Amino acid sequence: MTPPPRPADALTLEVVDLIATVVARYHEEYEEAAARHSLTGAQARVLALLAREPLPMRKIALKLKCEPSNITGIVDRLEARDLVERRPDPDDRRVKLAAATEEGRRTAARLRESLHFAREPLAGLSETERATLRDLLRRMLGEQA
Amino acid sequence: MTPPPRPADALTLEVVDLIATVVARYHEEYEEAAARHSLTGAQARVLALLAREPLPMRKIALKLKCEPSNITGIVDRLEARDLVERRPDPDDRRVKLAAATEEGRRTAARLRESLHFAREPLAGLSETERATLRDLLRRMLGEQA
DNA sequence: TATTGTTATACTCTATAACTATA
DNA sequence: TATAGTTATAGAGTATAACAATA
Repeated sequence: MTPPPRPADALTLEVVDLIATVVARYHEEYEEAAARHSLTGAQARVLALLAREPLPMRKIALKLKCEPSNITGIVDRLEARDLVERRPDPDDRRVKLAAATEEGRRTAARLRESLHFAREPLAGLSETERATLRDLLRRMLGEQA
Repeated sequence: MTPPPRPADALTLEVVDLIATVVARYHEEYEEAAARHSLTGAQARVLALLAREPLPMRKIALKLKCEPSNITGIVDRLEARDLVERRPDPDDRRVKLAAATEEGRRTAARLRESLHFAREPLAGLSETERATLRDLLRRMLGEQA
């Protein structure tokens, strides 16, 4: 199950460290952006998801990798602010589809636009460099899929 | 304060998306690794910090970017498991230095080793490619510092 | 007076288990 | 009987405000 430990060279460790920094910065900015809209990180993630398409409660839990029971409360709070609504699923009466309201979609859009991280610093790289970065990240991620 | 919105090209958005994926994967794995040692993410981060050097409670809060009052509970729980201890600061009797115990340092080391993310997938890149990735990430991060 | 750590409080997120209404 | 969503519960993280000890 666990891959065998492998001695990492200095270069690899440096890249791992840089990635850890990117992760920390990204998270900070995401939480701050959510807070500017009086949303928690979890609420912002659910809203961003529902702004794309309505989803059954259970699927939201799968995407967020948490227990379905947690989604109830998060959607409750978004619904109380009219950012999200629950609809019946015509095909299965057990299912409730959570969907972003018009206002919810507007909030999600503003939130997305306020996420400058990675976009601003990326502007300092040339197009060729951005393409190189894209290819390297793709290969990094692709091998795990 | 807020930088002016800038229309992002498709390439930039793709890179931003890849970075978001990296962030999600990294976080997942970090939480899982912490859970394998019966630690929460926050506890693991504090322990990793203290495994390097003892720190005043207040400095831990600064590094984690949270309120100092929260650190009390996190260190309490680490201390209850003998992974961390509180020591007086000889120079300022108001200050308490939190320090990892021998067992705490061992746990932190095992935790660090179990973080395969970014290390394993990086193995698929050549040394030249890893160096290129390092330089691009450095430039991305450096411009914000 | 200001600072350090703590306590008290309230809210949110999280997992677990039990419940309901459907299928 | 299995599944979707919910409720109840308990533990943990978080911010805010107020406090004691020390500077």
